[in-house]
Amino acid sequence: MAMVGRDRVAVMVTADLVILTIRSGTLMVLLVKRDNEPFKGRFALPGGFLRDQETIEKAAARELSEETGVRAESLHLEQVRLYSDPRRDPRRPRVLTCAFLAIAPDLGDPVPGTDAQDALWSPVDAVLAGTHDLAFDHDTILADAVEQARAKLEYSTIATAFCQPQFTIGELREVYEAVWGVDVDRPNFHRKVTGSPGFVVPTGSKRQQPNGRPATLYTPGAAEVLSPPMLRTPRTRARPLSGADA
Amino acid sequence: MAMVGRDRVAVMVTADLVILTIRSGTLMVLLVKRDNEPFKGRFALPGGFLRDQETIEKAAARELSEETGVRAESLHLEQVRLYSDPRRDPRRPRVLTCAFLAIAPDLGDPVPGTDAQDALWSPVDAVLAGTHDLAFDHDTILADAVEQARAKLEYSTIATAFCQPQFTIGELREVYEAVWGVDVDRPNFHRKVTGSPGFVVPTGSKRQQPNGRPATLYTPGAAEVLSPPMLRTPRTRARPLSGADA
DNA sequence: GCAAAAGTGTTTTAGCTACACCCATGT
DNA sequence: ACATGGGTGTAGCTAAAACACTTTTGC
Repeated sequence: MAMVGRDRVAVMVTADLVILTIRSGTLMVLLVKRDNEPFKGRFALPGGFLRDQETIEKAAARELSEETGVRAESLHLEQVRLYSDPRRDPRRPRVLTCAFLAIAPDLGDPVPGTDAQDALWSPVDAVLAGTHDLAFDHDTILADAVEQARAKLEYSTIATAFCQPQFTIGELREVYEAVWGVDVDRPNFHRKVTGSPGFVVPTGSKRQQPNGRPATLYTPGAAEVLSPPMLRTPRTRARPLSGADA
Repeated sequence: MAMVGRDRVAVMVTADLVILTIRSGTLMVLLVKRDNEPFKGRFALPGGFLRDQETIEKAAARELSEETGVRAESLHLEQVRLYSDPRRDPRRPRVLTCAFLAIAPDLGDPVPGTDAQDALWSPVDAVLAGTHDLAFDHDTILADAVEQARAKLEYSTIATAFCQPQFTIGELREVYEAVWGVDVDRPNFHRKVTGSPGFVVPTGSKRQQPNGRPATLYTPGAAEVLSPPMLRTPRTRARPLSGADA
């Protein structure tokens, strides 16, 4: 069945999703508890099989809206890479997976899909530390996707994808702090963001926080690249590992 | 045959290679003339099918050494992304392809592989302008891979992968000029490269050019990231489209 | 008034641009 | 001598880092 002839092998392909969000200042990833073999009962990234007449992006978008209940068009979705180790999945024919990075604002508690016993947001730091021992090669995929997200904050404007439709500069700064795990200088960040054309556009209205001066509200701008980039290298003192205790 | 059951489809997977090099100051890509259907007689990127018990990286490395005659370990090879449009290949079962970017020093004239009528280095600018109308979605793949290479020169040290084992700073500068298609200020480039720890390491010997003072020879350094990055944005006057006349 | 978060001003420094200049070699 | 490419010096600018300071709200 798996051999089609000559030196070619027929395979199945899945799209697996690393859906990141920020809840109470901590970078979180959506995990599901598997309800089927293999790895039944273990935590894994949400995902599903490629269907006939469908691109892998379409498959990823379908899974994303199933898992989050939100139209995928409104969320940021991009490929990470293809994972093809023959030992990554015991099933035959072989199953390759194309990993996707999805970035979402806080969506509230998830509802388990059809092929999952459970679905929950977990702190990325804790999962990367190995607390769950994810199914398949999903620990590797998660690490790669998180690194891709961290890198993209530097030279792109996707940080706004973690925010609600309207957000304050302070909330955007908390995105960088949660994803990078560092403190960012508040005054310099404010100038950098408001001074980068097309990063954010003010709505004109303000929002009152529990404390302090009301903050100007912004929406995402048209620019996708951030040049010059936001630097994560400088002497920003690292913060304690967040989320392991949340 | 293509349907395995439920909502899953069995597919074939290929690895297609964008092998870039620089010959006489021009960025070139390796193309093969197809000897089989579909697209028989049309130019395409070299590639081949994924085999049993093999990762897609292994398949790409195998094709790369077949096409270039060089051990793939010595060349830079990285994924671009998975291409999965159901119309990209007329064959059934569906054929998805994982594109790879390979960067090589000037290797001389290629020898056609088993499933190609011909193999040749073509100027990237000319191919991107549509002179060949490549098979499948290979025009898109080429454009994506070239953009990935251009971006990587900014924040990584892979430019050395275009050079011979020993090279001069002038040769490395010609890499940037050929890939980006811009003039780079010679004195500033020299300082930037030699002042970036781990980018290049001097061998101690020098090489005499046809003209001028002998140049110090360097080998690639251990660093892979270049921080701060090399900027391609500044007021570098664009050079005329190269290669269309080569 | 005080706490807290938003937002502005200012000094210093890193790193890049632009371009003048010197060096070492072949013809 | 002079052409050619390698390599250094330097003035000026941009933008970031660091941190002091002012503004606007709730209590």
